Amino acid sequence: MPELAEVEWYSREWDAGLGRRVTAVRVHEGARVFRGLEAGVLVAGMEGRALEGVRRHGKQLLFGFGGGGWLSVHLGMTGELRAERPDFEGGKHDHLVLVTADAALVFRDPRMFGRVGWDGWEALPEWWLGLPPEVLSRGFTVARVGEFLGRRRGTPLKALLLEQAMFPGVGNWMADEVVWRMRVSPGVLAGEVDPVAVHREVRAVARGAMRTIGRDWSDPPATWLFRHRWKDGGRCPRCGGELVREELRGRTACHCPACAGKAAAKG
DNA sequence: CATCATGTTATAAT
DNA sequence: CATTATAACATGAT
Repeated sequence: MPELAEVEWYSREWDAGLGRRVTAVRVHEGARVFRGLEAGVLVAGMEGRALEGVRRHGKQLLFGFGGGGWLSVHLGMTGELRAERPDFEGGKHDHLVLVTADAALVFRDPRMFGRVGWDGWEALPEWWLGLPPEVLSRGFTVARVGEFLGRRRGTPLKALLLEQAMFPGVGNWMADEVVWRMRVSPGVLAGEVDPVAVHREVRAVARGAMRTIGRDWSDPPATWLFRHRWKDGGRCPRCGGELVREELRGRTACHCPACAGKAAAKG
């Protein structure tokens, strides 16, 4: 599930442990999500230490611990963070559990496309500092978008929107939402679209998602494609036309051909 | 049983 | 070399 706002919402689950000392760390050692990272490193880094801070950047999460050290988490396709009771017995897919006095902080990921990492220094990890500007930050500019679209002018717009190096946090549903708001087809080439519109709609979708899903897991309004895109047979909330779901670059792309057809040829 | 899934990434192909 | 397409990853829901 998790895209920008879903990741934000999950990250808040672990707020239950903020300022609390981790009394025990339980790890499914060898699970794919750890990518070879040894359980001992995680235990040594977090046991007896306090969770001091929670940060999100795009779909990336970083948890800072007292004494220096950062737990990084990517939720992949099916990852979630939950807060359970302190006596919670981890289930089959609960690959990492941090126990505190008030809550057990759980990382769960059935499909295991997610990732857990550890950086054992006081300073923020280099890779974190090198992440591109968030789409809702001032550093995310029309100029950046325009340069990117120009360099990749022959690539379908939908595919570019999924690139985390330019649009951190955007995932499949958000990309469809942006394409739909622009009234174009997912396959339209990057060189054919207006960077101002891409910039504007990416930000609008991100902001709206953060205000609903990111805040309380509520759905965006029914006027959004979001509410209609998940199954065959959906109808466009703007024109009532039949939505089309088709595969593009290995992912499902849902769009409204009628709206795309009415779009201005290009600017 | 067959199909599909809100993400990344290694590898092959162009 | 740069870009793009494809397969793979592992499991659960429909």
